[in-house]
Amino acid sequence: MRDDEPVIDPKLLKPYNPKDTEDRIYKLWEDSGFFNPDVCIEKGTIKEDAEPFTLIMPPTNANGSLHAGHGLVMAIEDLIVRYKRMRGFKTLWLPGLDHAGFETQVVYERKLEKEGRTRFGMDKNELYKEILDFTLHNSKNINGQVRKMGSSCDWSREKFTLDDNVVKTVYQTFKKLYDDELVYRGNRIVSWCTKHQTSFSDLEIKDEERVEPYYYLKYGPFVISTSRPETKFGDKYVVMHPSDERYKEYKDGQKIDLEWINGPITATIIKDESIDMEFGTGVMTITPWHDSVDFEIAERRGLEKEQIIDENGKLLPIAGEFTEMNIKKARPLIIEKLQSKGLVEKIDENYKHVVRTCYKCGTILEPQIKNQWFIKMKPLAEKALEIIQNDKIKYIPEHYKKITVHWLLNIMDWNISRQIVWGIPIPAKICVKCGNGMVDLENKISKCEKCKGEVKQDPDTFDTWFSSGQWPFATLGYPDNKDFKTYYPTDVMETAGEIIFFWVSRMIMLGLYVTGKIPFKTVYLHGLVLDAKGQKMSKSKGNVIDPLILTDKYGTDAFRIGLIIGNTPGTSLSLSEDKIRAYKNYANKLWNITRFVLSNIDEVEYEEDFDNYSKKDKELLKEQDKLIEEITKEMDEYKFYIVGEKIYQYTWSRFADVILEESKKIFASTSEKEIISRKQFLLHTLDKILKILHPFMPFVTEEIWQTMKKGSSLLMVEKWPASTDASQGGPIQND
RNA sequence: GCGCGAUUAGCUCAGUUGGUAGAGCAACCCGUUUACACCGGGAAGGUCGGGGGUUCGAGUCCCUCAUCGCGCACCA
Repeated sequence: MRDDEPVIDPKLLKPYNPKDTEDRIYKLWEDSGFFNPDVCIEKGTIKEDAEPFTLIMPPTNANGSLHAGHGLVMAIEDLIVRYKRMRGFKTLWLPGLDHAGFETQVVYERKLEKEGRTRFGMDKNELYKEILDFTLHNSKNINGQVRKMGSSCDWSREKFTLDDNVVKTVYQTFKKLYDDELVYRGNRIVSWCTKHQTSFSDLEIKDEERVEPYYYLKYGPFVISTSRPETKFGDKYVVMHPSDERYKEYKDGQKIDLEWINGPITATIIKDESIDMEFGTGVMTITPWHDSVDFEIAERRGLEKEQIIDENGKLLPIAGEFTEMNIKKARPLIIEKLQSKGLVEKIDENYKHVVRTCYKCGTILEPQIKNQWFIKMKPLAEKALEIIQNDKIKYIPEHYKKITVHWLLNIMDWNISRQIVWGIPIPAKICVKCGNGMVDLENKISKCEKCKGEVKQDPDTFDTWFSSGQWPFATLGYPDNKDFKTYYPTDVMETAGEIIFFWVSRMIMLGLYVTGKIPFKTVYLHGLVLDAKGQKMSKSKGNVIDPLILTDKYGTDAFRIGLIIGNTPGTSLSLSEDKIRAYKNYANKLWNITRFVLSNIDEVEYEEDFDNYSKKDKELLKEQDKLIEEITKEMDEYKFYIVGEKIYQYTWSRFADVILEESKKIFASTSEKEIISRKQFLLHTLDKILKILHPFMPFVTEEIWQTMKKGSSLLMVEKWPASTDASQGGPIQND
């Protein structure tokens, strides 16, 4: 070895090995404390008066392990956060866990089922404790996997939806809604899952198209049609349009006697304008307890409502001989009986219609009248609409704005009561006598405020989205916490487009309602991660890609940038192993570029002297500055897929294939000026590439940085490159 | 029924305000020249879903149709 031969770290002589690197680098970051903006200020990497940048992580459901969708969240959000941190913002990325009420309970019930147990009949407290243990155990696992992805979130601020202070905020919001008469307890039609024994909001429903027989039945002088004869036992109102000429001989309120399923009944004629004369015979009977349209008519007209089907999907005594029978079993038998009585006009065997099913188990949801808590959404939605229509919140991609507006304009009241154990208990008392509900945060109410009757604790829990809908301000300690004052409103809400209504829109409404401010300025929505064939991943199809297998095989960096490049917001992404492999090669390419640059340079630290650059290198620098300028602009516009491609192109096709090759010739020449200039340029460029690439591929870039700088600084808190002739290093120059 | 997307090279997708079609992967040919074979060089590959319109000029704007995907509302 000659004296002037540079000493290359022997590590660089072998291909880049993520396995030897990632855990060590993550520990280096975590130990540095720089994930916490307070530490950044303390150690001087960020100015105290720097502009804050806040991103609240969608709280991970603590009921399983990391899937490809989480991988995408981490890749995108960590990219955003690392970029902002390097731009000099006081950057907070707050991680969290969601107890995920019903979702988790379903997962846990499956586990119980496998063990031959069931939640029904279990002691409530016992069940709660078991699910809590399960959740806490999973959360450790999940957090380990979030770390594996390289996430630079502030663990010291981690929140759980069941933390005392979060629950306190949720309770106060509930009370405020109650005091403002925006939450009410009332008997309303809800969608009831007979398997899970709980009601849902209008969102937890999956519509399924089915072909089923459709029955035309003789109801006295009328013919009515139905796909659900088993609900018809109690039908004693027959409704038609007041101006329907066919039925003008009948008067509103008129009683008629007729033979029905279980014998003679007296029916009442109702004339109502909500009836569509064009549909069928223009006559229908109503079942207010099990149909929302019928319920609405009955409410409006003050008609009686009678329950026909119980909570288990079995017929009640009104069904006579069919009592206790499961509706599925009862239907053909009822039709048989009707046929024998000559009451079936005809049957259409190929009737196509949509049934509402439980989005988890596919069980047909039974509309039932239930006394539950509902939030009046119209007033909340109106405020949100005003904000959204005035573009106070930026949607990426834009068309989600339209989708949100459309939903808000047609919003329904939100049922927030769930009949499950796993969740935040509703702090309310229910009157045993009159059913009145009273919010009671201090547990002081002992008699009904309306009828002085006895009260009991509401046994229900909140819809999990009611608590997560308050996540941005609940996590930051609304209203008095310093973090709330510094970091709210947050900057970006990055999450799956799928939960635009469930979560994003409700956060906007509740955020505006509680804090009076928008909860975030930008909504960035990503699509689904599909398999290589473009199929949705599902356990039953067996095409689920485990992100940890891919990171293990190709490295986290390769996985991350593979999720970014070729992925535009809002559209789904096909994930193929070929693609990830290609970026593994890219990480190695960068590694070898470093080896070439360092092995040709005698001094690792050069004073940058652009004036003495050769003419050629000045041109190259100009080209590079232009690229940096473009890239920075695109980063600010959240066009990461473009930046990823550009930096990939530049490093590989431009820097490696052309500039490095050309450098070999220059280094063999005799012009000292050109040699020095080129060496400076190579080092300058490597520095810029590492910085730009860091948010995309944090591990390999940091590892190279550590090798070059011999551990004297951390790339994650270096400044984002500005072009050499323009200052654009961020909102605040921190030097 | 209403709404929102998508349709560009074999595959996955870019294509900013209309100005000669791009990338990655795969496939093909050549090449072991000490940064890298987890590589290099080269060539090939598209009437931008169909039709119509606006324009000097359309992948891009307008209309229409088709196919696929996704929401919302559903009707007794």
